[in-house]
Formats: sequence, structure tokens, C-alpha cells
Amino acid sequence: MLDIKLLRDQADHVRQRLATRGAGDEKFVDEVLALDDQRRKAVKEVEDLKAERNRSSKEIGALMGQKKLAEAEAAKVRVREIGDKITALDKQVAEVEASRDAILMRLPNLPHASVALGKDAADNPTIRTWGEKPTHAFKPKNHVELCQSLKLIDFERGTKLSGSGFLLYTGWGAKLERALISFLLDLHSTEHAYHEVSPPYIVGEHCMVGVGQFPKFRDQAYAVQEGNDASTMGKLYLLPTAEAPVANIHRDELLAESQLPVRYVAYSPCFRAEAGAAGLGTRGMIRVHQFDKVELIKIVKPEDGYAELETLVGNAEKVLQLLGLHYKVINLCTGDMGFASAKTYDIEVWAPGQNQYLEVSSCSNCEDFQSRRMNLRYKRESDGQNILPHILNGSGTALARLFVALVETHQQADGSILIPEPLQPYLKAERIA
RNA sequence: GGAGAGAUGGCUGAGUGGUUUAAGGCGCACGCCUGGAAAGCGUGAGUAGGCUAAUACCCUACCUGGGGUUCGAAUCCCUAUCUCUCCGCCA
Repeated sequence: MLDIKLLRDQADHVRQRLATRGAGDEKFVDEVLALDDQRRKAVKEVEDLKAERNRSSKEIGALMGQKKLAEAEAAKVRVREIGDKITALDKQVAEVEASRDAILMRLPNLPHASVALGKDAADNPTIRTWGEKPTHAFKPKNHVELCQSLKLIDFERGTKLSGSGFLLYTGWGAKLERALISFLLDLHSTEHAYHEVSPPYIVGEHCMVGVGQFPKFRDQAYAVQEGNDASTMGKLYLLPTAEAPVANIHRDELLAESQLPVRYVAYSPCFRAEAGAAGLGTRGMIRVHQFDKVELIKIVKPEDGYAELETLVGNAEKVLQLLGLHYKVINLCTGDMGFASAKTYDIEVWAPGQNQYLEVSSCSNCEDFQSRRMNLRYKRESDGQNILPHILNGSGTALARLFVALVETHQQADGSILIPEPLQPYLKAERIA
């Protein structure tokens, strides 16, 4: 959520930055400001009335103490009228405030000044590349063929169980998935000093609101219901990313400055309805309803936010370097950025069998956009002020696509997969054949 | 799932309709004291909104959330959530 004070003080700036996203949200700024103005006028009025009621009620108490009952009764009648006005005005304030916040909650974050202007993915500048596209002395197979020939995934039976977009990992496929998860958790918790956590996979609505998934992207989530009790429907949701629970760990807390920076790493499966998304229904692992991911979350002082974003991307890149996978880092342009983010780097890994780059990580600084939504602050030591920290998230990394890049890159002419050396202790094998 | 008891500030803990401006204690910050500490003594300190040049004053709200009764609610009523105890079920 954007700071209402920023909209009041720098409306033109907010409009201009929102416009760079190309979604037309800038037109809502005036609407928010009008409602805000309306709210403040009503608040002033009702608070003055409340002050008067408080004074009068005290006087009534004193009159009753002195047994001046007739005077007290007369005063009660007067104050009751004030009370009726207050009731009506309170309701009005609540309504106006709800209208204002409903719009505010749907406004995306402002892109950071360093983000490239652009319309869509075609305008995303490449920041750097690592390694090169591997050259195979044979025509590389795609992951679907490899998974079938090595029996890593049973696509048909996955679909039989849960419909299209769900995977049944089998044998070495299941072991490889498990090995990757352990490898990633160990790398980030040991080498990169993230604190490992394992969150619930079902979260309350307030967590989804906190990270900015709701209210705007409600249709992308799987809602949960307890048995046939329809009243429980939508109180809880399957998480679309571990960001939802982990970024909310300290919601409604006032942290000490000495607690920062907070860095968490968590594994979770991710569930996405992918309503209306292209690529679902086709066989493969590129776009599915459930995939595994190891997520990195940071809560840091605002002045450290952007330096921390750079190291976050570096931590995710390290995964691909250790696994010997060619990738490029791109910066999402203003028109392609996610709702809550002020600046995002995507990491795209090369998949030879697909002959394309696949997005395996998205690293963002959401600045104080989420901390304001979830009421997370820290007390600054120098002046005792309560400050909204920056919250960052990054995939470190998503697994289904990492799996694809790994098997396609390290496939051999005989159809086997060579396992990169850092992963061998986890899989307890050097080759899948 | 059933029965009962609870939720008060950073922590603890009093308060059952109007001297509560939420006592007392612990902890915290500052000062006095000290060679330096501890102890002791003193002072101060919450969050959000409104009004403001102001992080000054003043006003409003906040005792888990929501709703109600009342001139007036931490206190009475309803409700949701969570915690604890016991019973049942269960990996």
C-alpha cells in the first residue's frame, strides 16, 4: 500500500510513477485524495463532538454525586442527541475510509527511479549473463522426453490424480527433486546466512493481503474449505509462494533496530490456479499448478534495501553457477513489474531442449509497500521513531524449471544425466541413467 | 467435537459503570550518588488518527477483533479469534 501522505504531498509524482506501469492506475489518485479530504473533514467534526460528550458526561457524573438529579436528567437528554450525531458520523467516517482504502489497496507500488521504462517483457534490459549456451554433439532432447525415458515423472498418472498441471515425480525424479530442495536450503542457510524456517502451507487471508496478493489477485489462489462447511470457505488459502507466510512472520510487530536485518529461507510447495494463463494443458513442467520453491525473504532498514537486493540476486545466481547452468539476469521494466515491487530482477536459465530461457527466480524489493500493509515496523535507535522496513523477496530458486534446465543441460548422448558435483552428495549418485 | 477458565502497556499484575489521567512491581532511558559499578533516590517514557511549520500544545481513539446497552464501558451483554485445563478423536 502506498503512503496516503505521499499522495497528499506529492500527487503529481505518484501519478507520474504509476503511469510508467502503463496500467492506467494514475487516474485513481484524484479519487483517493477526494475521499481522503472528505474523511478528514468528517473526522474533525466527529472528534469535536466526542470531546464535548466526554466533558458533558463528566459533568453529569458530578451532578449525580451532588444529588442534583433534575439537572442531570436534562443534561442526559442533551448529550443523547450529541451521541446520535456521533453514531451517524462515525458510520460515515468508516464508510469513506473503507472506500479510500479499497482503492489504495489496489494501487501498485511505485517503480524505483532506476527501473527501465518500458511496456512489456520485450523492453526488459539484460543486466548480465553467466556461462554460455552448452553445445551438445547431438540433438538435445527436451525434458518431457528425458523424464519419460528415465522415468523421472509420470505425466499421465499425475494428470489422472489431480488433472492437468500436476506432476507425479517417480524414482530418480523424486529423489532429484528432494536433493535439489536440500541442496538449496543448505546453500542459503549455511553459505549465505539465511535463517531456515518451514512455514504453514495454508495461510489466512490477512497474509495474502499483507504481501499484496489480495485483493487484486484473488482469482489466482486456491481457497480452502473445511469439509462441507461453506462458512469456512476462503478463510484460508493454499500458498502461491512461501513469501505469503514468511514475509508475514513479524506482521503487527515492532522490532528493535538491532534485530535487523532479518533473512529467512524457506522451502514450500507453491499452488497457483493460473486462471487464464497460456501454456497450461500442454504437457511438461514449465507451467503447472503446483511446484516446489525455495524462497528468500529479507526485512531490512530502508537505507540498506537496494544493496540487499543486489546480494539477494547474487545468492540466487550462485545456485545456477554451482549447477553449471547458463543464465541471464534481466531487470523488469516498469510495464512488466509485479504489483508490490519497486524493482525486480528476474533470472532466466537456459533450457537447451526447449531452446529458450526459463524464469527460475524473481527478486524484488517491495520497499515499505508490504510492511505498511502488514503493520510491521522497527524502532530506530537514534531518534526513537518507528520506521517501516523494506521487505525483499526472491526465489532461490523455483524447482520445476530448475529441474528442466538441469536435465536438459546435463543430458548425455546415451540419454543419461550427469549430476553436477555440488549436487552429488545430496542425490548420492553421479549420474541418472 | 464436548465441558470449563482466560486474553489489560516491552513483561508482570490490580482494577466489576463516573477521583483511571489504567495502580503497584520488573525491565528501559536520563540524572543524582560512586574511583567505577551495584543498591538507593529522583525524573521520563506507548500506538494511531486529527489540528499544525512542528517529532510543541491541544483533541480523538486504543485494555484481543467486531457489534450492542448507557449521558458515560477495561468493567455489563452478544459474537469471532486465540490460549490454557479436562474429555473424545487422531499422524
